[in-house]
Amino acid sequence: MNSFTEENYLKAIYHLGGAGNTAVNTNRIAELTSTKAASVTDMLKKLADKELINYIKYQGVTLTAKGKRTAINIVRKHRLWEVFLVEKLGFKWDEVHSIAEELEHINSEQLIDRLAEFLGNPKSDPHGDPIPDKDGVFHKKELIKLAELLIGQEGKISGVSEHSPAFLQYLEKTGLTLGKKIKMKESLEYDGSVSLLIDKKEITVSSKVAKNILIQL
Amino acid sequence: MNSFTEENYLKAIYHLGGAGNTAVNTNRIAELTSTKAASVTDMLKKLADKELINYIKYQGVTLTAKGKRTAINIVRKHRLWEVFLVEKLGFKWDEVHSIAEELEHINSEQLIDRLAEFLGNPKSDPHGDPIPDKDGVFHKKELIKLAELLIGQEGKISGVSEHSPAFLQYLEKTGLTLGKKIKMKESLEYDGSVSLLIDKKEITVSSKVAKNILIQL
DNA sequence: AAATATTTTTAGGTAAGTCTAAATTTATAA
DNA sequence: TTATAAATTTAGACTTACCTAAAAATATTT
Repeated sequence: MNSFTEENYLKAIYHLGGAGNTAVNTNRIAELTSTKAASVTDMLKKLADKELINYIKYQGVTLTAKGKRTAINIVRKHRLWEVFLVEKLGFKWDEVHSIAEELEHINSEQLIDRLAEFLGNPKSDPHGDPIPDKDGVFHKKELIKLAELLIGQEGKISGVSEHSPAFLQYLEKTGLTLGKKIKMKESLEYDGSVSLLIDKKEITVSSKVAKNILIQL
Repeated sequence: MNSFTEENYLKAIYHLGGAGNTAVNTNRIAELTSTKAASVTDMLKKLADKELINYIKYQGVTLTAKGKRTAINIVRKHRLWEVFLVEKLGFKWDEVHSIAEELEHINSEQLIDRLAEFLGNPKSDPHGDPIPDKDGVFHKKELIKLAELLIGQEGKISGVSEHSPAFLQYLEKTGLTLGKKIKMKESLEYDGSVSLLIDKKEITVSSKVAKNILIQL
């Protein structure tokens, strides 16, 4: 069994791309876990001893198969709880992250299996992030950035790549919520801002916003 | 904010009667928290510093108003989660305790308010234990032990005072579950065993069982 | 009421996870 | 390619929660 803290490090490494083959830095992990580099080094030794990460001094880390399995399971739990909070308890999508950060560490396989079942085995969370199945497999089609749509192309808002409450609240306010159909009208070369049709109205969003909205064609 | 561990001590003190005016022993707390007396003493000092308990060396402890509020809130969370696990996720009443022990420490007032709402503000958990409201008030009538029913008296099984899976599974198997109507037929003076009518059949249970089943008249 | 037993506390130590400051290694620039 | 900067690790220390063993206080017997 891994401690609460170990789980948070594994999750951080996973989110920083540690499941791939480029190594993750100590400093980035420290940032994401709100600790100091020295503390991260200590933990990396421990996780390496437990064979959850591949760690070479000064060279950063990647997750082992075992570490990846563990990390993905935490992600699965986090996202399922987010669905529960939004769908069943009526939270807004910008309110659930911190509660799910706690719930994700509850330890009961049976609990998560039944929760998933209860929620109808959702494939994505309230932000459109994919939910892996029990075996850690993601079943979700590729999404592309709104900013990359061609003029005239249509699609459905299906995810966001930024999760700050400020951004989510902005989307809420402007009606750019998950599931909405949109059509690209024009893209301003000058500042990268983008105009699109949504609910039969035309609205314009900045380049930054357009890069953080994910579309399914 | 109190740590996970502090919360467990407060809960233990509460369950040992620390909300009343007779002091709770160090050793009993050690038993209930699966620690040693010396560890308990350390923690009692800390809880006293935080004004959660009234602690006099060698004289045991009681909860302060603040400590009592905190403890009751943990009990509330535990029992609400048990209702969720049984009613929504389909767990059996003997399976939920340990999961709820984890869930009870999740920290979000909003979460609990919404969970209570979602569950229909239940007044008791799957074992018939009363669930206090937000303000720590218990709204539930007194229950009496099955063993104390008079011949001919009728009532409804509304709680249990033992929570071991073995006992709960026995009740399940013999059909002595919450909500069932029963009528006292006879009480054997010899060994305290008790015969009663349930679902039109007569069954006999031991004195020990009869003391751990709670009836609402 | 003295002797013994039990309970509780103190003293001193351990492990997990954190920190700061200093040392080391790697990366970047002159 | 040496000098400087940045990233990482080590060393040593702190806090929380736990432990064992010994000391002190309270309870129970005789």
